[in-house]
Amino acid sequence: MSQTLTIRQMCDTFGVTPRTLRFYESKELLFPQREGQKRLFTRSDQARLKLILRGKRFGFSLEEVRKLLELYQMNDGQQTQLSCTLEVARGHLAEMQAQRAELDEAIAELKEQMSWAETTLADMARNETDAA
Amino acid sequence: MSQTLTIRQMCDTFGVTPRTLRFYESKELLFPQREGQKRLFTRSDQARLKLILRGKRFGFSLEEVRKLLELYQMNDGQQTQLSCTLEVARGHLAEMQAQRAELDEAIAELKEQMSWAETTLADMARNETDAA
DNA sequence: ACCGGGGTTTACGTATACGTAAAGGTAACG
DNA sequence: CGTTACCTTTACGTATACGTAAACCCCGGT
Repeated sequence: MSQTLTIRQMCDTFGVTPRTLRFYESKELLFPQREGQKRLFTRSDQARLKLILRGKRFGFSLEEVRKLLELYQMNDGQQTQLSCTLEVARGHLAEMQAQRAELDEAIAELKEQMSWAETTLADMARNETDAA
Repeated sequence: MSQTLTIRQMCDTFGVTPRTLRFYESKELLFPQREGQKRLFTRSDQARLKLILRGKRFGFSLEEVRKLLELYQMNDGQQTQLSCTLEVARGHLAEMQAQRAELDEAIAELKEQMSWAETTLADMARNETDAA
């Protein structure tokens, strides 16, 4: 079935380089199967990559992301150290919620600065036309 | 006036190392004054450091943060390239809002995974007691 | 048989964001 | 005057997250 993607298809789909995918595999973030030499990225790999890229956008390190992936991995089998992993997840959840609150604050501040800048700009334009 | 802080006071206040502060100065993110050899970090430096650290938490690079700081800097004087800087700010605002939306989604997903994990854990505990 | 277009491994290179050690100035304390 | 405490500059080292080049295999087409 064509649920599995080649390395290039993965790259085109997710906007990453082959190097990145091989690097993630070496770091045990992805586990593509092999057809001979060639990597075949399963649905599971695709889902994981999505989470990896999202994690990165939030400033998580690959190592942190790897731990998060363990939680999602649980659905597909093992239940080892489930409660331990839950603890990690709780931490991440708290962190993300805090981050959200801070982000809201930052957005508000930035908006304020921008509106100041905009009115200032308008004032400058007004003075320009006054001078003319 | 003791509005200005020594390097160590800054470190204690913000939880960074002297190295970090000197590094930020070398990258033109901070502009401490000098009393002889020693750096004195003004109120302005303290405000900037706050923004730097927050930017970092959101995954912005120092170079990106530096551009954002230019906008805030505007309040204290120059109006050079104000509209250009506004464009940068607009970009950051959009990025942050998108990040917020994604963060909400991620939080929801993580919560779902966690509740699944919790019920699974409960089931396991039930089976344990059944066996006993 | 050859070649291009994919894929592979191995390995050195690079940017960012500092850590850390070396070597030294200065001011106060005993 | 020596030591301690704190600061300084200079400069090499390090972790992360890949980029990039070299050298190779393999498969389909002409």
